[in-house]
Amino acid sequence: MTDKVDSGEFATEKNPKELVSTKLELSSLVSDSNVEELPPISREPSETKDNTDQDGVNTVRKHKGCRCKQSKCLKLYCDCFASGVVCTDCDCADCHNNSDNSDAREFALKSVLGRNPNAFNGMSFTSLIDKQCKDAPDTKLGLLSRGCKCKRTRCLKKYCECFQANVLCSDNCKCIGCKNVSEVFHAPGFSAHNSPQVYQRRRRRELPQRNSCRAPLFLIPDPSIQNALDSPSSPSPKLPYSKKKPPLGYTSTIVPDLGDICSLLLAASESATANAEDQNRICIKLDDKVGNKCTELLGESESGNVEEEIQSFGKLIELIDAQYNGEEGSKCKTKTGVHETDISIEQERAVLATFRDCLQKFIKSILDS
DNA sequence: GAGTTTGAAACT
DNA sequence: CAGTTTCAAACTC
Repeated sequence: MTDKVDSGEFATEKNPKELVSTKLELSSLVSDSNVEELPPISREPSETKDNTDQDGVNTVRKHKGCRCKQSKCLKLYCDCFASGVVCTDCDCADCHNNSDNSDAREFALKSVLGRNPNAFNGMSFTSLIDKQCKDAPDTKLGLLSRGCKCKRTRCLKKYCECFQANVLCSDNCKCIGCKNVSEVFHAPGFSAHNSPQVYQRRRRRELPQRNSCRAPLFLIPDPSIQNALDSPSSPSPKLPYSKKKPPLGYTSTIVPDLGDICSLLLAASESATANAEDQNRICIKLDDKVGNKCTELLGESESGNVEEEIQSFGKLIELIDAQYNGEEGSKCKTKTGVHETDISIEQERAVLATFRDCLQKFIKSILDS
C-alpha cells in the first residue's frame, strides 16, 4: 500500500476486538492537526436524503421488498419475514407472508420462535401478527447481536451482516480473518464522509495493487442503526461502538472523548507487537512510558476529574516529546523481522507530533469550556 | 441480465 | 453439535 506512506497508520491487530469502542477518525489527527478548520460533518440522515453515497449506491439500508422464490416468504431467508413484517410491494413468488395466508404465517412464526425466541429481535408472537412492512426500520437489524460467521469476505462485503449494517464485528461474531474491526487511520479518499463500503469501493477502483494495506474501516454506525439501537424495542445488543460520541475533528466545538483518544494511542502502541501482514505497513512503537501513561489515562478517563486528566495529558505530551526528540527512534518490525526505514520513523514521528498537537488542543478546549 | 459467490438458515 | 443443503442477496462479468 502506498497511500499509507503519505499518512501513517495506526494498526490494531493485537486483539482488535478489544478496541472496538475506538471510533476516532485518524485523518483528523494526522492530516490536519488544526481541528478548528475541519468542516463539520453532519451525521444526520438528511445528509444522505436519497440514501445514496457519492457513487450513487445505497448506503442506508431501508426495508425493501424481497424477491423470494421458494421459501414462500415464511422463512428467515426472507428479509420481510425476518423483519417480522408481511410482504408488501415485493417481487416474491408464491408469497404466504401476508394476511391471506395468516394461518401459514402464524405457524411459520411459531416455528421460528420455537427455534430461536429472539429471532425477531425479541418481538413476541402477538406483536408480529399484524406488523406491517412500513414498520420495519431495517431488515434483520435485531439479529446483529448474534454476530456474523463470515469466512471468506473478511467481513468487508455486504454478505456480512455486521458490515452491511455499518457496525463493527463484536465478540459475538465467529468470523474468520475479520477486518471489520477497529482500525483507524488516514488514507487519501478516506474521510468521515465515507462509509466503509464507499471507501472499499474506492480502494478497489483506485488502488488495485495487491499486498496493499488492509482496507480501513470507518467506525461510526449509520444514523438509522443508531436510532434503531436507541429505541426501547431494541434490547441493546452488544455493539462495538459507544453511542453519541462524535469522532474527533467533527466540529471545533465538540470535545473528543478522552477514552477514545487514549484507546487510539494505545492501539497504535499495541500494534507494534502484532505481526504485520503487510511489510509495507507502518506501525508505531511507543515506549513503555508512553504506553503506560495511555493505560493510566484510560483508567482515569471516567474519573470525572478534569484537572487530573489534563495533567495526565500534559505528562503524555511530555513523554511523546521525550521519545521522539533525540531519543531512540521508533521501531516497527515487519513479519520478516526487518526494521522499518528511517522514513517510517519520520512518519511515525510526524503522526505522534500531530497527535501531541491534538492533545494540546484538546486540553485547551477543556480549559476554554 | 445471467451466472457466480457468499453466508445465513434450515435440515440431517 | 457438526456437516450438508437450501436459499436469497451480493457481487461479477
